[in-house]
Amino acid sequence: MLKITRKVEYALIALRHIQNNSSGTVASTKEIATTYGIPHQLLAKILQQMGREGLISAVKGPNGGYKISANLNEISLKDFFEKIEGPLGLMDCYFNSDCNQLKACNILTPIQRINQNMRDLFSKTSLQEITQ
Amino acid sequence: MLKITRKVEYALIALRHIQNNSSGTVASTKEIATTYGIPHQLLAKILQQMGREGLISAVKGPNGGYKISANLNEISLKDFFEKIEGPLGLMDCYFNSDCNQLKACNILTPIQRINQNMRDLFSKTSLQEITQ
DNA sequence: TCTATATACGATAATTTTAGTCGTATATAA
DNA sequence: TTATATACGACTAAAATTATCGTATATAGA
Repeated sequence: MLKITRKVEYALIALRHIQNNSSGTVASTKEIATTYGIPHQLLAKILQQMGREGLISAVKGPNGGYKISANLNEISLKDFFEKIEGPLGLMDCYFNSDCNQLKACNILTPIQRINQNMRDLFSKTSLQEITQ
Repeated sequence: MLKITRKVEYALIALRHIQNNSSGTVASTKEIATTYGIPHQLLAKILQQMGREGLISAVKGPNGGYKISANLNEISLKDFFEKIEGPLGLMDCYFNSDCNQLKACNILTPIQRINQNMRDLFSKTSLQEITQ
């Protein structure tokens, strides 16, 4: 409960690795996968997604790989989580209101408050604070 | 990702219902289950667990049910979550260090910091703030 | 004392989510 | 032309969550 997924974990590890790479060169999927023991194909898909989200950009072909293409200081952890995993909330009812199972939920209001606190926490933390 | 489980959700709903019950009487599993559309047997197990944890106490037999037996003001949401779902952390490596898959995790330190922030958030919120 | 109703609880099944793999296409440096 | 790298949809496997089953025990009330 209240865990980040491996997908996000791998994404963060990769971002940090790419950022710390010696300047001028790019970091390949293979290099990152073998360094941290991450399944290659899985990491590839995650890097591709981060590419589509504008966080990194790819160089194709031999000696190819990825480099950072966004200012990680301007992106909050909340935005990053939502780019990678979609809407962020303690309960689905935060963004999906078709909760007919619980006819008369008696904890909606207080949960929304806690939820907002959690979103605020991740909003005030930048990606850079993890990758620097 | 970063969701609470239904188990915790049901537990909170039940706690609030029991607390708001007219004084002198107890609230039964059946009453709570039908009110909120929660599977009866599942709720029963959750209430039993909360009983074992000392949060509520049971009255057996016809007209039986549960009443609050702890001071919910003195119990943090973090402690409650851990009573119901076990150790609370963004990643397993927070409390389980046999992470040999990621040989050289490069985000451990920053993740631990974020993790502590999240634990602090739930530590400074009391159960009473949700059930009152 | 008998019966209906309620909690107690381990075992198991179903479902959903997460994690990982496969196959194929495209780009490019050497 | 070949080896190596990204791109990506479809699929499979594994793990976690959610729910059910069966049986035992307690007790209020007829």
